[in-house]
Amino acid sequence: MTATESDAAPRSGRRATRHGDSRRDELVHAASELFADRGYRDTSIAQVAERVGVTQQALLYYFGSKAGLLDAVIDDRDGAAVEFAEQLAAVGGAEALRRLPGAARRNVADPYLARLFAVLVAENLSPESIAHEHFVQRYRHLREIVAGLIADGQRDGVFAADPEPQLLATEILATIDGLNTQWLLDPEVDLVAASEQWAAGLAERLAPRRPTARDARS
Amino acid sequence: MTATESDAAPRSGRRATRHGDSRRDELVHAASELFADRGYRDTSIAQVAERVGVTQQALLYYFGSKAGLLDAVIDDRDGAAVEFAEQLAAVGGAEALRRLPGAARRNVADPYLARLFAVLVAENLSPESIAHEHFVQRYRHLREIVAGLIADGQRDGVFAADPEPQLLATEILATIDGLNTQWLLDPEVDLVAASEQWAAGLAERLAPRRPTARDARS
DNA sequence: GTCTATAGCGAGATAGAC
DNA sequence: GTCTATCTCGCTATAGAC
Repeated sequence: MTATESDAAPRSGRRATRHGDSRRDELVHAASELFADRGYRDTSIAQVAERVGVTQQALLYYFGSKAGLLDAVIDDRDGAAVEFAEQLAAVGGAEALRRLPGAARRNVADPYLARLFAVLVAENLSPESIAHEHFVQRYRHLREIVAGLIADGQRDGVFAADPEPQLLATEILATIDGLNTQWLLDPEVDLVAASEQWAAGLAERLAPRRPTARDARS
Repeated sequence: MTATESDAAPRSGRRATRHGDSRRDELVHAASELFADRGYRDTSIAQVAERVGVTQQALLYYFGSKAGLLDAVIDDRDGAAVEFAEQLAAVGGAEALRRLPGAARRNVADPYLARLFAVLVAENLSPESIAHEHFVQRYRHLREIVAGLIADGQRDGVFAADPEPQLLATEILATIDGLNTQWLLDPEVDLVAASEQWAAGLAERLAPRRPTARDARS
């Protein structure tokens, strides 16, 4: 039993940190909050460690490097958006559109996740940046899900046929992100009201031009 | 002639730097490019100075501090968006909507300004950040201009009456910003096509419901 | 106006004790 | 696992010569 690869040290961000480790989780959580507030680059690992009540070196024991900490934060906190998009896609049709402002309402109730990803995306626009590839893939994935939702609706005749799904998916994600950004910058912006009006307009735009496949109601 | 306030030193970012000073302009320009690429916080004033071929201390002679340099960059480079919005407002009506994708085409031709402000806005979301107030005011101003354009069109009967102008203005700026962000992150995103489809949908949404004020054509 | 020199700080990371 | 100590580096800013 040489100490070359002790079983105690979780070297990288591999293991999913879903609450249980205590210390490591506390550090990921503290880092998420500080990154959301001041960005990755402007946060020191010492500040993160201090918030949990340990030293910087203890933090490095868990994550190896500052970049490792970022990986762990992204692993742990990202995915909410993808899950939400997948939920909508599962529901489908006009009901999915009706649920869009729900994301806004959740953001207002808990702004920190929205802030975290707004900040991290901007910090990783450049291809050399540390998490660039992650966010590129994340958006491609989200666009695929939303485009699929639209294409399905068009195939079923519950959505108008003319908008190109990929472009509309890009536009939908853009509007959500852009509204969040303005509201994060300036709390005077009424995120929920803007989201609701937007979603209503989108529903109108996607309404089939002629009664192609009306439900039993009318 | 004591040297207490020599006439040579432009202390702060007061004077509009519209090309003429040479050195100072070169520094502002170099800083803009580096800030766009890596953000304000990740750029050192030494890197900016090096690009122009002077030392960091020469740069500080002009701007006093790194924050002073940021002020100068914002003074010099911001305003393009406001000018564009004012142009659209001056044109008004459906023609203004038709010109919206022009911004996208200009961004694709010269991505650096879009990148600069995407990065700077994200770095200044937090109220404590150095240029936070500037960007809050900038967006409020832009929203006012766009909301005015919409309200004018509604008053004249060339736009549908139901969208609330302030909320729609927020949504329009959000979509523009969000599309830019996705495209900056991933060049595979077709910014121009997405903008054109979006603008077409917006025009449809704003078309008056009944032929209130049709032109002589039809 | 631009330089050299340097102060002074805070960062990330490593070594090794306990 | 967490600590103390320390290395090394890069940063902003100041002082003062030319």
